[in-house]
Amino acid sequence: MLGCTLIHGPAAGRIVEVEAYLGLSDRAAHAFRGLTKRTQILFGPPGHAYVYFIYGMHQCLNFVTEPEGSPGCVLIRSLEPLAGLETMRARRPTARKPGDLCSGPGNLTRAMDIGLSLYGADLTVGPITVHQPPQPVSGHVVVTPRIGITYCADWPLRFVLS
DNA sequence: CAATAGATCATCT
DNA sequence: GATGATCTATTGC
Repeated sequence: MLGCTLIHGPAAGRIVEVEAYLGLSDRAAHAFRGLTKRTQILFGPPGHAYVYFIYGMHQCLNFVTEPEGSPGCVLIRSLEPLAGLETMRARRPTARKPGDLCSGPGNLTRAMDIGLSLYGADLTVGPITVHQPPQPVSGHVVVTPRIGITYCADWPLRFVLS
């Protein structure tokens, strides 16, 4: 997962920070409350995008990771911009350096132009796609507690590529 | 530089 | 009607 390349149109980035949400056993996960209109995609087959709107102004991108019936997902928290830097800058006037373009769940969705219209998109087909790195990442993964949530915040489910 | 408040709406109770 | 997997600008040292 970490190190994978995310591509949407002219913009692309390397996934360097993610958080896992375990579904039914994880009180912090949206799927914890069961199947609803918003979480239904989480209960489907893996490899699909789960996009949700939060705080009235931000959207977050997740990948469904668990088999059908098991609502696990991974929140993409941060990317390292690889392509389409100009496009990203145009979308994010407040970012001062490249590292700021895609740092944070809400920021990367704006830089990559990912919105609710991509809810349920198949990541193997597009318009957003994910590609494995040439060689697996190793030795640079840091595990930390999760961020920004109310319950189970101290579960070590945040993974950062250094 | 650290801490805090405000923006703003889809979804759930 | 309340809440939230956030970001930014502003205020206070």
